[in-house]
Amino acid sequence: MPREVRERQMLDAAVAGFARHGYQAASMDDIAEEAGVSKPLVYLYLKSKEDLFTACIRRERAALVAAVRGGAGGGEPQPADAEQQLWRGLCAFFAHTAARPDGWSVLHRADTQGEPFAREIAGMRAEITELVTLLLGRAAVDAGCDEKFAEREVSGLAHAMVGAAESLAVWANSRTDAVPSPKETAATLMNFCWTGMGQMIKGARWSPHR
Amino acid sequence: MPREVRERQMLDAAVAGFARHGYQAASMDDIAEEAGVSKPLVYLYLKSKEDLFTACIRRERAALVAAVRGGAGGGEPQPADAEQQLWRGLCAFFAHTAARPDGWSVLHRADTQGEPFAREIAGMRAEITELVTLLLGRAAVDAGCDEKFAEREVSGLAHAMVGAAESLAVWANSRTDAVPSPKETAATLMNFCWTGMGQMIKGARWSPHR
Amino acid sequence: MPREVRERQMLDAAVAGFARHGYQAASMDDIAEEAGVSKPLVYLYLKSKEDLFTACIRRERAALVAAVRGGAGGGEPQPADAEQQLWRGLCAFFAHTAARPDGWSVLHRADTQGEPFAREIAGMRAEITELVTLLLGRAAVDAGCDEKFAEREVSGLAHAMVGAAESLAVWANSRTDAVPSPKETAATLMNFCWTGMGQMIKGARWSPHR
Amino acid sequence: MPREVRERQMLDAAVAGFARHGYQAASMDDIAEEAGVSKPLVYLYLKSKEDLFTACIRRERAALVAAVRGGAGGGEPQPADAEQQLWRGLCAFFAHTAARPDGWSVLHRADTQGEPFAREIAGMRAEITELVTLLLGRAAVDAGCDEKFAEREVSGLAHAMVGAAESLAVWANSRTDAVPSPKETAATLMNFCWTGMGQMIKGARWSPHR
DNA sequence: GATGAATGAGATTTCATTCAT
DNA sequence: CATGAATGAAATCTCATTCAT
Repeated sequence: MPREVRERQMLDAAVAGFARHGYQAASMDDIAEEAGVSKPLVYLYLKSKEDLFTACIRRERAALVAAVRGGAGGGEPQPADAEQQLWRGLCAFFAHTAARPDGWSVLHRADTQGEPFAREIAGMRAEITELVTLLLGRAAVDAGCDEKFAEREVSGLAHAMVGAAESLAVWANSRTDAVPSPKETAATLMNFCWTGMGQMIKGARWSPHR
Repeated sequence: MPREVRERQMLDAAVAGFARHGYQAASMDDIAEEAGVSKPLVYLYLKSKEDLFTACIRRERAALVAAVRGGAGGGEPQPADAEQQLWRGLCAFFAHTAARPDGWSVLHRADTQGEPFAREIAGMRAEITELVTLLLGRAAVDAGCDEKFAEREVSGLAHAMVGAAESLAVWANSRTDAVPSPKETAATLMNFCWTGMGQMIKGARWSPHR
Repeated sequence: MPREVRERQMLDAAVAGFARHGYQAASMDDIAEEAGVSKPLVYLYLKSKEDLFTACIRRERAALVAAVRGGAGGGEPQPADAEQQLWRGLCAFFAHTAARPDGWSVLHRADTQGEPFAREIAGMRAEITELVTLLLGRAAVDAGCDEKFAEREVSGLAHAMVGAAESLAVWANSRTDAVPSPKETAATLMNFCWTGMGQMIKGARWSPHR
Repeated sequence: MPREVRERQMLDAAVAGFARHGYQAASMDDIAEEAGVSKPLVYLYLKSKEDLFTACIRRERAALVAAVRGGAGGGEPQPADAEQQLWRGLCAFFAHTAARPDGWSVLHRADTQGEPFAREIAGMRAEITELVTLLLGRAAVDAGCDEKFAEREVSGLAHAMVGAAESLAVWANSRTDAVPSPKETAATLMNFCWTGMGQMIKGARWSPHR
């Protein structure tokens, strides 16, 4: 059996294990058994538990980012405006996290598992935030507004948006009854924030004093 | 030294340890040492690692919920409307999470540490969501709108809002440069979502087709 | 409260605890709690766990030996012959072990708990064996037989008898249905061995070759 | 080194350790060291201390029962009557307990080490008691006696006999001077009880009044 | 006389990791 | 290429025992 296939089997088993039990609680024994190979082989191919987890994160991160990028940038016909791109990106995000719950769980949990992994997740977030920032900029142009958001504001908004999306993904995945469709979830988020963003693009700011 | 004092010392040390390393990676040895006591005493007072972590969660949860409730409901003069209450609640939330970063980290991490702990966090989220839901309802009335949100929509919105707030709190805490003040962070979130909520209260809904 | 009373309470609690859980598994915490006193007091009065267990053994040993001696030697009218004495001694033995099951359990278990305790039990067995040997000697005389058992034979017989009695005591105590009365148990043992002894006194010996 | 060999080494070391110190006082560290392996290997093969002790009991129990059964049932020429079978069984019993003192010690001690183990010993005793009961029944027939013992009487007698044998085995093993041969010990027991049994088979019963 | 507070030492058990074949 | 066999290190937890008051 070629190495690539074996390696994918191991990663599949590892993703499943880490998703179910978390990084620390998942044992290399169980992962090797689930992959149908012996433990030394796992070590031969993937060096250590930390490297194995990192490989899982990288694979799932790449898959998720590709899905979101594909959703936002592709499609037929080519999306006309930034709003549509954001909408499609969100749909792709929720569709992907729903289709690969274990992968999403690994990414979600990796955030709280200490330094080497949190950095990887931070990188992923930066990728997505960059994409969102780009779209917001284009949306401002679309709205005939040449006044750009201050960097600082955009950063905060993007984090809020990504945070909200993450929360909704977990929440949607964990529902046992009436699981909402990815589009429904995406619409909830658009309802929640798009109008506010539109107002900000126009230069309006919320202020506590009235 | 009286029991209560010792117990607080232990909880302080445990919160610090769990915040830094997570539940599994934090060792009872280290916690005991940081608390300045011997391990058996920790076990005598707090029964087990699981119970110790639960005690940490409960204490920090209670403190956080009290802070938010106090922020939203109190103040002089009594806040006139729901918008102000939400604003003050958010300020209190970000102020608290900034003032007690370890406590917040424990709560944030507990969510991904398996069954007994996730339930506790779910309970906390439910408490806060309930409060937010109440405020949104009153905001709708304030806006002269007798049409209530559908239950399902509110649930999604509240989750998105809480998720966004959580993300922002982590993000604000993790910045090393130019840490935003709690009020700035709260303003970011209000900007992000309040206008959209206002539109929804008026019955408007975002839709992908234009 | 006078020291003697306190000390008896402790011994009572200890006997109960050791009987239920064995020497190692019984904890000083539990014993102190059951006795209704604090742990340091137990240590003040009884020095250590080993000493406490030894004290339990000594007390129960003394009570059991006194009961057997009293049964064999006393009564009204004074028993006429050794057979009657043996019979009464056995009755007293089984009555005592049935009346104080915890005490008997402590003695029975002490035999398998390592050096310092096994010696104490060996001492008790020696006391009882001596008594039995005496009675057998008198029985031989009663039977008009001046030929004495060889020392070696008596030692073996006495051990067999005591072993059989111990086994029967445990067995009788552990029955949940149809608990036999002490007299029934004693009669079983007399049936079992007295005739054989009688034959031996007369000089007969069993031999494998017919 | 193949698994089976290692496993036997471990059981040997465990039997020795448990025999010397008892179940609780024997430590897994010491057992592993005596077996010449590391602790994790012991756990890998034998799961837990409880399982290890149980495995020891089972092995020694099987060996002892096989020895007794073989002694009672085999031999050349085929033993003619029940008396000879009992005699040979006893010889085999005392020979086995003398040849494997540690194994016998483990079995003897297991009886007082709490529920899961006591049950195992009870099972062993039941096996042997059943065998003895069978032989007694056949002995009654051999003696031309069609009157059977009452169930209850037999049960008591068998317990007394097994108890006596156990005691004698311990006693014989613990002698430092003049260790009696298995046959001598067996003869002691036959002398002690066989005549009495013979009388009972004939219907005679001992009674306290005369 | 009596105890609340505290601990040193050691128990069982698990896990990531590596040879020898 | 692949694995059965093996372990160093460390985790959680318990217990007999002692001060300071």
